[in-house]
Amino acid sequence: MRRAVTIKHVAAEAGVSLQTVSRVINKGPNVRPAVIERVEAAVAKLGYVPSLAARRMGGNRSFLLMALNDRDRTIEAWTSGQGADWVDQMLMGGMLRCAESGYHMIFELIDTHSAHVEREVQAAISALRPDGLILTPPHSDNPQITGLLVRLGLPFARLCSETPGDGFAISMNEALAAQVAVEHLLDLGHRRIGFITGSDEYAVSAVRREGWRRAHEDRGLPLDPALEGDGDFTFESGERATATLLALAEPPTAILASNDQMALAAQTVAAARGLQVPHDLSIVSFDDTPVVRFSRPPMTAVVQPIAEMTRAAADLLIRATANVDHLPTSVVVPFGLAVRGSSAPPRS
Amino acid sequence: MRRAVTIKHVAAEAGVSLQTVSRVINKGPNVRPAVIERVEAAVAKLGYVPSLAARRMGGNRSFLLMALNDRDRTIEAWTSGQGADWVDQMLMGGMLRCAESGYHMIFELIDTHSAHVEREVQAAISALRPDGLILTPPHSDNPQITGLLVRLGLPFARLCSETPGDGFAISMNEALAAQVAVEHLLDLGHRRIGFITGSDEYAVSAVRREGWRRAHEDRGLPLDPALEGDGDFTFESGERATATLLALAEPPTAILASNDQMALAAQTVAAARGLQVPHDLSIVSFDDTPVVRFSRPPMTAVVQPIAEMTRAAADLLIRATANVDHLPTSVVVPFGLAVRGSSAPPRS
DNA sequence: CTGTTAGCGCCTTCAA
DNA sequence: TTGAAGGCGCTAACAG
Repeated sequence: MRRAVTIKHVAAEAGVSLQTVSRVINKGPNVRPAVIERVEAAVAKLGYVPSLAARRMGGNRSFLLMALNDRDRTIEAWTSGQGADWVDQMLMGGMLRCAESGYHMIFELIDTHSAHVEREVQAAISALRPDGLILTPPHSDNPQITGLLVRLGLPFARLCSETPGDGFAISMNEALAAQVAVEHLLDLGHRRIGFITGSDEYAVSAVRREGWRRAHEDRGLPLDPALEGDGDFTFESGERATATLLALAEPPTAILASNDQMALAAQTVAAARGLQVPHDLSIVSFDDTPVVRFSRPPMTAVVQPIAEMTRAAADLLIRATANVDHLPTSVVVPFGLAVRGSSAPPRS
Repeated sequence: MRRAVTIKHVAAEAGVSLQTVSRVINKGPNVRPAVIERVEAAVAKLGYVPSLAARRMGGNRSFLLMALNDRDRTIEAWTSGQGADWVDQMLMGGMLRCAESGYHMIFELIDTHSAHVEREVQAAISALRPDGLILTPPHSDNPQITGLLVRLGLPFARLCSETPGDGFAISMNEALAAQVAVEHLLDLGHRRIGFITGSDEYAVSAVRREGWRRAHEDRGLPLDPALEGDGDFTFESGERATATLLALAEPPTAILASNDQMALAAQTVAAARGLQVPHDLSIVSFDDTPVVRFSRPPMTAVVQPIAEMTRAAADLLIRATANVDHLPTSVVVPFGLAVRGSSAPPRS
């Protein structure tokens, strides 16, 4: 195997010292333009690329960002092949931003429920020494993890977390998104709008419900508590909640579900009862994973900007590592509402 | 930031030398069981995890496997949100296998068409110094890349490549898969089975067509060359090919498409012409990305075992790095045929 | 502005 | 069976 080209070769080629090359590579100050040019020419000629491993040894940066996902949920999503694309979207936002600054992103799966969360995270960090971490739900609000990172002094971003606290909180305005979704239905003429909640384990669940409530309040419309259905993000819970809602004496004419799977469940239950979507029952979902684009009819959905959030997270972490000051402690990324065929005015 | 625990701390804790700890970590020979035990206790107590960066500096292993994907195609898949899950499946197979041996997997996007492929790959390697590479199509058969890796002496695996050559070739039996898909249609009673090819840029395209041909040959059935439609893996090409096939004087009663997108296109075109799937036209697709499970009717599809292939690739690379001998130069992973609602006997 | 020195944490080689 | 010395490629701290 051909020996790799190192900073030494570049130094020799350019006729300068090791350190000068290092300065040029890291855009350090105090190098004459003429020397910079000579070094850069040598770098290009030799095709030199610094070794990340060595950089992390000498200095204190690894140029690595680590994303922590929930083990069970991620594997479940992969195995079931239900078309969720969280990881893809994260990679798209995060990897591309990392590449812009010579960083790399690496994924790790961590078991939230394990008694050893802390040890697991610590092990991953010890092995790779990332410059920053990106936490996804439910890790984002796990004090065991955030506490550890604070103790280690490692910068981190919490995706989809609106709670203030340590690290950067990156989120969309979940409450407003729910509100906008409900307003969309109200504008269509619906007055009884059911809501299927998410699992209590996730902070967003309560926030989304709050948006549903506020949409009614803002317009001075009454809200029947019976229209709140109990879900936990699974398809089955969506089926149960929908069945309960449709069994009401005065059933809803529209349902907002806290995620796509439960919205699909609502669609299935509606179909089973001979209800036509959207005319007998409008459905709006949350997240907009690819699968809802292929349902019949395609689903109106709140678009969760995962790629943008991850990009923002990577951006902040990279800048934090470069000691940029005055960074915001939280970022709110705009959400979208994709209006498709599952929402329409109610039958009059 | 609390200083990280290093091999030195462990050595001190266990009352042995640095080197002995290193031997225990790496399961080296010549250490007394009693000492091993003492060291292991110290490791556990201190929560020591070796730094990958340091390991790669001193020794020669980085415990990193690098997967190279085509930049444009991957970003296109992520952006379009069409529900393909190549990357997820690769991560599932690769990451989990890596984790079993303390390895990590990292993704890189490489532009195949760029004049600088070689430089791009070389840069990624120089930065991360992976112990092995996993190439995905179309990189798998790119001599610029494989040639470079051979020169560098880096082990690599070529996913979905059946061509013998350098590196490990990991594939499913593409020809047999196509043949089995066609036989499924023949068994249903179809006699005019159209085929939509993939892009010539991918070696599998020709191989899949060969399976279609062989299925007929094996049963002594004639094959009308007009039944071969020209595709390039895009939805649009699938539409064109289907339109051409259906315009034949004697149109096919079934179509096998070389990937899911083209199969969906066939379904769309059929619907637009008032043809009912599967009764007027049966459709079978290749790959089985999640989206085809949600089409109406759900698509019968050849299941491409991406996770298994990536797992096999990671497994071979890890073993190769550990100098295990007698490794196979190629691995054929079993494929599947998911029979769903898009295939049925033709109208008699 | 530029060069020199001293590690970073680990593994390889050699000596005990 | 164990330990000590040297170096991997780079950067921080200090000299010049």
